[in-house]
Amino acid sequence: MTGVNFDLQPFVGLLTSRSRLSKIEEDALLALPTQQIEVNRHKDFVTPDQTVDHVSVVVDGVVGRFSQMSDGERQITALHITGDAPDLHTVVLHTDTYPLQALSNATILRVPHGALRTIAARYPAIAEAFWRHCSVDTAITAQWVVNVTRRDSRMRISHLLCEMAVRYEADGGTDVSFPFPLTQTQIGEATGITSVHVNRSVKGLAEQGLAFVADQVVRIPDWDRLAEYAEFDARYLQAKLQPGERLRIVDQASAKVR
Amino acid sequence: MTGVNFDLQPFVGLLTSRSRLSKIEEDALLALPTQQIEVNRHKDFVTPDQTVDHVSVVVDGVVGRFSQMSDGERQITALHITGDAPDLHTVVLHTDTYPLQALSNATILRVPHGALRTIAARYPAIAEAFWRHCSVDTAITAQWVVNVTRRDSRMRISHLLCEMAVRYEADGGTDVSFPFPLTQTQIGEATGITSVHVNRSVKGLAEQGLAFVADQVVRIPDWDRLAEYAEFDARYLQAKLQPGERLRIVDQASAKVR
DNA sequence: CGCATATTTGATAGATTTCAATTTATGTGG
DNA sequence: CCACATAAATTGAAATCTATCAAATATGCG
Repeated sequence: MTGVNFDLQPFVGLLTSRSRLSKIEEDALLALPTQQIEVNRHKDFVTPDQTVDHVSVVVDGVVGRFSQMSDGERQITALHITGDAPDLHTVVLHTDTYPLQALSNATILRVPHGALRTIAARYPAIAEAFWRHCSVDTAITAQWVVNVTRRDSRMRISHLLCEMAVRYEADGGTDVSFPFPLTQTQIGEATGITSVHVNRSVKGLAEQGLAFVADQVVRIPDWDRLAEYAEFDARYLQAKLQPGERLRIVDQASAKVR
Repeated sequence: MTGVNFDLQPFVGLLTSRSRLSKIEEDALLALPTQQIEVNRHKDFVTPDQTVDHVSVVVDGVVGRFSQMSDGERQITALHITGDAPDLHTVVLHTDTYPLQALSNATILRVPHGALRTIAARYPAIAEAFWRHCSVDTAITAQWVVNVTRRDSRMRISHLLCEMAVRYEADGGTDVSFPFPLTQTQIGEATGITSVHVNRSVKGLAEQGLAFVADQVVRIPDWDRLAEYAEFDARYLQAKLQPGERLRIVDQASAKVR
């Protein structure tokens, strides 16, 4: 990826997949000032307690947001891929920062809080789109709570794979495939199981022909079968919305006060 | 509580504890149309798949937001007390609804989506406050992921108790006490352990003198001791902010475009 | 080639679940 | 205010999943 210059298009694309924005608003987002950062695999590029003054937008690679225990154990609380803004919430909660780690080599665009606040104040529909983006984040996190409490190890991993497949827009049909650079230790950090047990569970999923996780890639022979096994229901991800389903509340209701 | 008429003051108070709102904006919030509902303990008052057209604001009692598994098992993904709006996110994600259950007898004020969208469109600082409220919700949910994966049963319960103590503004010092109407089965549904094991863990916490959970009330003899045991760090809850720490981004940055 | 990281395997220990019953509260109608 | 039905809390024993400990084998990279 060296030498390539990225813009915010992936981020804007993700926002507009769920929110209705005008051309002017899209252009304003694309004109935001950015600082491009290349991050090597396994590198922490945001550390806790440092008060950040910018948001990190992932434009290439995979990033993990995590919490750290006193004994050094890590729990990954979210995965982020191209287009995601793992800490967009810091625009309104500047003290609530989480460490971010690159799980593959990654490219990040840093966008200053100041510029984001300005654009959110000037274009209410953009503030709304940011709010919606954060709300989907909550829905995903709530599903993780369910995942790690109510499913055994194989189902946990399967559910995680289903989530990522949908977010990569790779779900459905046969021979689904998408990048998945997590080590088995990191899969354990995301699903709450030890790396030893991840190893056995991954092997078990392969034996069952449900999913193959290796070489930083996931292959799913039969999507429906894995989704059923994992009890996966994609609705919470708000993916594949039709244009008519994309909300824009800021002017839809501005007239009537009731 | 029969016969008592509630208003949205608890909700407004929670919003203004983290967001800076003008008197006009506060009054606009208090003038929102509401429908008061009394809900008996253990009753589901929002069920999944029903497209809701209103937000539920808790003004009395305790409410649980949960997900249901195919085998009927429930996972509680959040607890909500007076002032909380468990499904405020449905203002921007109308399809992302979760079942809500009263964990004690509770009083709910229903606020129509239409009115909330109107007020959010008219007062950007209110939209911002809503966004912030949802973002704190995410922070809490992310902590739950950590709680249920990285702590043993006693610590999980302890951490949950610490969270609720802070939200009740009852934390600190000795002999902390606050309402906690969950059955042991529901504590298990919140922390990912069986009711049998909750029973033993609760007893264990009592033996250690760390916390006493009984008769729908929690008593904590020594706050610092329990917080240390649970590895609890309250910062993520954004409680007890000084007035100067409460953000208002919508006009703070509206001038400079940079 | 050789160190560091990642994956794999085996054996054992432990925490938690499951299953089954019993006891103890709580609430309601007569 | 008691009797009954129901819900909640409690206890015991056995079964499981997962963690832990320890080591061997791959893999990647300078």
